[in-house]
Amino acid sequence: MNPNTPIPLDTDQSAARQRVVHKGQQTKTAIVDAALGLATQIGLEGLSIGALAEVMQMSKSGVFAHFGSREELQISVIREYHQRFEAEVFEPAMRSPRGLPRLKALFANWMQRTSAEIDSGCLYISGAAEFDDRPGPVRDALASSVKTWLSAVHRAVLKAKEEQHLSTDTDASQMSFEIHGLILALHYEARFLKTAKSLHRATHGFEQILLRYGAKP
Amino acid sequence: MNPNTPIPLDTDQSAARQRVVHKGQQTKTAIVDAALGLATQIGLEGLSIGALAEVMQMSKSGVFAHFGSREELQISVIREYHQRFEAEVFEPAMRSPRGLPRLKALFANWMQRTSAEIDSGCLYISGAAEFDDRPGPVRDALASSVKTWLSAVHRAVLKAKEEQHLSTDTDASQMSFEIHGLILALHYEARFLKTAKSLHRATHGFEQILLRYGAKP
DNA sequence: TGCAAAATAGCACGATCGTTCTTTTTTGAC
DNA sequence: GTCAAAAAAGAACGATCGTGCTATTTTGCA
Repeated sequence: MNPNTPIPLDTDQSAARQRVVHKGQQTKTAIVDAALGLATQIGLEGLSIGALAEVMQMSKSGVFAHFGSREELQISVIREYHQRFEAEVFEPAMRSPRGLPRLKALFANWMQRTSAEIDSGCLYISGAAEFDDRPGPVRDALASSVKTWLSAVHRAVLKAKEEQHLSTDTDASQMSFEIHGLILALHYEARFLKTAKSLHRATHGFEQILLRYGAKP
Repeated sequence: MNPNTPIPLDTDQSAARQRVVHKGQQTKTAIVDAALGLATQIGLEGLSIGALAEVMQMSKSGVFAHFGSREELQISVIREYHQRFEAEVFEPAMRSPRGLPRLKALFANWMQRTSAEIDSGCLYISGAAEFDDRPGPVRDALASSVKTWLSAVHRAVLKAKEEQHLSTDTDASQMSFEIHGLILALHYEARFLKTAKSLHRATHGFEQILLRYGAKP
């Protein structure tokens, strides 16, 4: 299934069987890295093996061999994006105390990343537009990643409510929806329309949402 | 420049010079219609002349001749979308009394269209994702259309404020931004993630925004 | 240092792309 | 009905696409 995490079939206990990083592995890592850079700019659909090979200064077939198909390449890119998103947005926020502080940290990190992506592009947003009508494993991988993240936000809202940091009649799904809207509007208006002050709009919108759901300032 | 609106070089005043609908014009209209259908599903970038010709049961060159370039075809599609959007969302709302009723009508029509586009796709959203990093006339046409619409929303908010239907310290740009976010979240979650109740989420979100900006229920 | 295995390159394939040319068909005013 | 103009078709172009197959090079353990 996943060539990145091979299941060790043998139970060889010899110490000689150390986890060797083969050349192929690090090449593949470098390729996925470059592919992610291309995909965030021109989209997952625009990502071509030829262009990727040129960036990598490799032959097309050399690149191709690492994935076996274009779809697998796209999925690898999505997995890599997911990992970075988690490391950059989710994990740091988990170090904030649960409840409102953690929710605020989640949004702050999310927005900070989205701001950075005003230049580079967000795979979760561009990918959604590209694959909303294209069933298949790529769409599935994308939707799965996004849902994982959105449900983390939803959980954070629930926790904040449990901790009495938000009013007890808070509709967590509704609140998550509205927060998501702010991020999407930020990305749309800042990246595509180049509207000024979008960052401030999103920040201020979030503060208003917190107030409306009973957070103390 | 624009083959659709040729500048009449002669000042022929004869009544015989009636506006004749040539065959070519109606064919072109039919092509743009079909192209719009394709573009909303697979995107403006995915729109190919070959696929379009097949749908139209025409030859590639027959289709191509009407536009002269793929870019011109894409721009024609954007113009057509813009026209329909105006006719379906903007114009009917203009028949509501200015102020809050008109703003409500704008949002209601906008949301209704977005709901319909959960199946067909929204060119303003998918197009933004495709062309946010691709300068050129297509991006320009797209951004121009979107800005026209968003500024109409902004104007409606201003009017509602002037009419005292909203609190006098309403930040119109902020409110427009938040409304835009609701529409984007609706499209994203309903179309891509297929999340239930998204329509209700957007509707409820709008009502909350109205309340927060001082509209009387 | 040898040698199997892994990694990469090279080449070719069928398909599709946008576009250009030339030829044929269709249209519509006289 | 004639005939020039408009519309559509046909064929070919160079490019690029993903992918398969076969060499060649590189790697890393013995």
